[in-house]
Amino acid sequence: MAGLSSRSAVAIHALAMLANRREGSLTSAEIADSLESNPVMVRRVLGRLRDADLVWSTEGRGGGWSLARPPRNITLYDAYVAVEEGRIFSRHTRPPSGACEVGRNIGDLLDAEFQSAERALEERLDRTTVADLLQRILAADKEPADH
Amino acid sequence: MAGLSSRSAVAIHALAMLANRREGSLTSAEIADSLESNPVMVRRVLGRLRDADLVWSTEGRGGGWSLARPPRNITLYDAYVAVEEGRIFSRHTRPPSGACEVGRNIGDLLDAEFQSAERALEERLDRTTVADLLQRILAADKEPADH
DNA sequence: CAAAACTGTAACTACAACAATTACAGTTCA
DNA sequence: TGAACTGTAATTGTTGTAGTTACAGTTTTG
Repeated sequence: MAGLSSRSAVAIHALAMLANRREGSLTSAEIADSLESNPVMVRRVLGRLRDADLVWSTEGRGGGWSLARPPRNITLYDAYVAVEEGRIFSRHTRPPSGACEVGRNIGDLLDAEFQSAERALEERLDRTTVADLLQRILAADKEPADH
Repeated sequence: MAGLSSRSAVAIHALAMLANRREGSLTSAEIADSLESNPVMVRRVLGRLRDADLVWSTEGRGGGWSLARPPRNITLYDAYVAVEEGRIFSRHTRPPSGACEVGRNIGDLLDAEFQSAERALEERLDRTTVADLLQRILAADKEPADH
């Protein structure tokens, strides 16, 4: 448990590509190419984004993936919460001893602290939209390579 | 990678117990009892806290663990950074394709977003001291059980 | 209609981090 | 000397993830 999965990175990368594509769609193979990864992994992550109504997919020949909302209305938090599950901090693996003054009461209080910290992280993620990110990506692409 | 280890919870629990003990010391066995865990795991976590100068230990008979600073000067962030390693978010497992406008540039920008979110979490953790937490633990212990 | 190009998933392997435990060497004190 | 500690190596079982192959189902195109 050294951290979260790389699904957030995959999801945000894919959302940025879809936003850059404007009206069209992209296949899982095209997205996997950019990620230097595998179409199946991409479909698994994008399947979660679809469950969260961030993208939609069409099957069959000519099918692929598109944004379900304008990139201005999709935040990094939306992607994060769609693909990562549950909490960042692990709580006590077993309930502490009721015989100890600290053990009896720390559970709920520590949980509140951890939740509060996790919420701070989420609020920061929620302040950046996919449109913001794409704009910066395209700006960086126009700069000289050695800068 | 469903999240961080439970070492933060163990560390903070132990720090609260040591703060509650005021001047004395506690053995890893006593702390493990409260955690319903194992003395070896406790010594491993507290070893990291010692490396970060949050606690110190004495060997031999009558030995044990004590705070190295007043609990007012130890924050949950101090514990977190001492026992958890590295980053919360996993980045791209392989560098994205340089052939893609997005792939060429998303690495650094996404890293900055993730770092910023992680910093928000850390700043929230840094606002609670071990003394704060212990005070609330002791207050909760005085309340009626069904409340 | 048949082939091609997609998505949607199941199944499998490999790997790394973690929790948990046993074992034991070294240290200190009574 | 023996009891009570810390410090740490070694081991085991579990879990989540990354990565891959395989293939069934869907849709468009020639």
